[in-house]
Amino acid sequence: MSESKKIITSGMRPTGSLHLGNIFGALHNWIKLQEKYTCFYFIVDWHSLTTPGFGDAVGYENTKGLQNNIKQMVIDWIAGGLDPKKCTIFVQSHVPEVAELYLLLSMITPLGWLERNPTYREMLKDYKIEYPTYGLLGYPTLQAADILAYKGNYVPVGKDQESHVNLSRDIAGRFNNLYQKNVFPLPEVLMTEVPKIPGTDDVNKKMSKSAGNYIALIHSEQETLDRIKSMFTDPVKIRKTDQGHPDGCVVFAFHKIYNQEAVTVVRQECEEGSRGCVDCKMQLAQKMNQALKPIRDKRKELEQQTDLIYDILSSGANQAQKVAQATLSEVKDVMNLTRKK
RNA sequence: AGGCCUGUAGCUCUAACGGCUAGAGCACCUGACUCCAAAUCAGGGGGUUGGGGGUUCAAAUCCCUCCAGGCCUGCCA
Repeated sequence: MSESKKIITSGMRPTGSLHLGNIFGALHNWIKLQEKYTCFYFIVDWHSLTTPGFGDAVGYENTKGLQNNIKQMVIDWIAGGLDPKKCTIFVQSHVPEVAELYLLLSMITPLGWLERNPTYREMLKDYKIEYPTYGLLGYPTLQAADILAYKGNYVPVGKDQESHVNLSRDIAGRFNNLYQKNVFPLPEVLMTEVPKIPGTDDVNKKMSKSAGNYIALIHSEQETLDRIKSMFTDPVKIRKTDQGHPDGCVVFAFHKIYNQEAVTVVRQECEEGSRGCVDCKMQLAQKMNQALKPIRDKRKELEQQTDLIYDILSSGANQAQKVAQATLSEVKDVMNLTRKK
């Protein structure tokens, strides 16, 4: 591990097989970053317990699908191009030092910071959480522990997570200040341009597992086709020959991603009424399935190699744990918590 | 630990005094219409009314008990 390399930390909630939103929103970025940085990528299983599960999703009251979700997600990370030789891949809870760091950080995290946290408030509103738990309020502190345990410099996250990283920086700064030691680097958001991936039902909505408007790597080509067929299109284009408005059309949004070379033609044909939505969808399905095929083939292969997957997670956890242990002992040192014997 | 409140379809709720096969909206699925999707129309699935016991000819409704959750008070830290 070279000293000069900056450290990246980032996590994903264990929601199972990746969908296109995850892939373009995060994974592609992660893959690029693993080349230049020391990267810690982990599955945040603890974070998935901060809320109740919605429907059959994982939450604190329903952890049934947790292990399978973790497995499917790691398979997709690797099938998609994360290389365990280039980055450290593991499960958050496999490094218990993070929990201890979380505890210590919680002692110095002002309650007001957490209560004021806009993401927390949105969470309560958007997910209609009537009875928030202690764990949910403390989410940013846990995230801070995730970053700081590995002394992360940069955190590649979306705009919605920006305030959390800012909180992590505040907590790190407060710790350094209180104990007059520069234990933690101050983590920064690494903003990157990511294409917005709409849901299959609405260009203005995000693709998400809970909304059910997604296409995942685990889906078959047929399933993908079915989901493309059900995509929302221009409501004023009733007949095949009507002039369409591609900018409000989900199918077109995906042509921009999977059919880049033909996108101007697609737009023109749609606008002038020489292209029907059915043809347009069929073409998209063909392009998308073609693009996803190598990853899907790889994921099928990996699914047969459970040992390999668990070995990757296990050696990832070992590597991460070493780093976290070193950080923690430093932390305990400055807080005078180190055992004499 | 005590007091009070809540529990009915995936979600929000209705079902007077105990009384017909526990209903509706949204969501979901199917069909019709559409190049498709959406919208619209038609149809459909879905419930041991939180569990158990009791009273009664008859319980979602009344009683007991347990479970889960919430609010308040107390106690401890």
